Amino acid sequence: MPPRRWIAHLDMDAFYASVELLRYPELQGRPVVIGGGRRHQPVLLPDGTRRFATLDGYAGRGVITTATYPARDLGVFSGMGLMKAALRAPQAVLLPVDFEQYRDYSRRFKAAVAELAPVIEDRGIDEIYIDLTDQPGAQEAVAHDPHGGVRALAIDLKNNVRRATGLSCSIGVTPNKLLSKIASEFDKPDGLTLLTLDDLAGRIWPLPVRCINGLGPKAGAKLAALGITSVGELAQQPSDLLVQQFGRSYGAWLFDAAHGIDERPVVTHSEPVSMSRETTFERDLHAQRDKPALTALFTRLATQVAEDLQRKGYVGRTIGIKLRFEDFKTVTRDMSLDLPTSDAATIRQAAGLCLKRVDLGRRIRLLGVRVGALQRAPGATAPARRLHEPDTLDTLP
DNA sequence: TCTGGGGTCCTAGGACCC
DNA sequence: TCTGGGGTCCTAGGACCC
Repeated sequence: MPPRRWIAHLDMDAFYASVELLRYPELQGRPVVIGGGRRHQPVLLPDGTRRFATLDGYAGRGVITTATYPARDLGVFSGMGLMKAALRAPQAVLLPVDFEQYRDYSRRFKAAVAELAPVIEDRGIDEIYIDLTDQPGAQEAVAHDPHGGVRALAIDLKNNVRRATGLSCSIGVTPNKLLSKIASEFDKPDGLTLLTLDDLAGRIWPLPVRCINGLGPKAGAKLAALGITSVGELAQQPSDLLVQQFGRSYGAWLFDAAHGIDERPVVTHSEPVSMSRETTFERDLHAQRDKPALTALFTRLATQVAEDLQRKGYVGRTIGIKLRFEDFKTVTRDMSLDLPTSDAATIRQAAGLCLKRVDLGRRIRLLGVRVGALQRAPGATAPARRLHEPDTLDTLP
């Protein structure tokens, strides 16, 4: 019995770093991390070679967004602070983030997939789900391989992505999104893993619970405290116990996930719900002493969100702010307007009212402005692309 | 030597309305 | 003095993801 659906999860391998290696092929095989600000651009020397910054002695608040595989071998990973990474891998090359370029490669790899299989769900800059169920040949068996048809399709996708971008990706193909997301990690980089529900006990149950997309650090720690560390152990728990521990909704979802059950469709179109801009300061700012700087930053953030809304053709009715204090505590305030807007001055004024509702005793490390409850702006042209591409500023594994 | 920026979804209490 | 139930909107916080 072939599975009812064939869903692929395609994940670009070390995406930002791999794009940079296309530009700087001499870094091939070396530990490289992407992150931080503009300050560490490579310098072209008179003899034509380039001089790269290394992590050694890095000072600042940045984090690693992507690390090459040789860098990961040195114990540095996405999300790690650059100063901590510098202690572990001082010799690693440090490159600044170049979103323009990553977005360009993102469009290219998605177009390459769409040429062959059009039912695509965008999951950010470097990964997608693809519904292969109705692709010609997907259900066909090939000699000695009952799933040879869908395997051949996945190989075609990988080849087309490489032809269009020069980059490798990893694909998992299974009956649903949950399992495909896990399977795409199995054989990285340049991997291809095909699983059916028959593989659940053998391939999925031995894995740690944290491999389940949607089961984060909090739920993972709570399960660990209950003595549950593997997906198999999670699958042994009665549904009642999980519901009692995690609530009706999340508990039932945990139970299904552990049993490989996931009926979510591949969603080919979505509308944005909110847009925001935020910034972490180089040093923590004081509400009174640094008032001029804070005011100017606040206005800039409001203006940037307004420009983002206008460029993409949206207006929003809920204006909000976000502050993070020196102790990393985060607060938000928002308010709803009578009419949706994308006007910078209106957003700035409403955000200012929100700010008045916050106790500004502690020093501030982050400030953000958000517009939610979005609608398409009246008279805005239809979106150019079928896929809504979120302006994801980063990708963590 | 702490921890970026941009998102989505869920929960929960209170207001307000029928 | 006491006693409803349901629905929606608003706001704040938090978990989680890329």
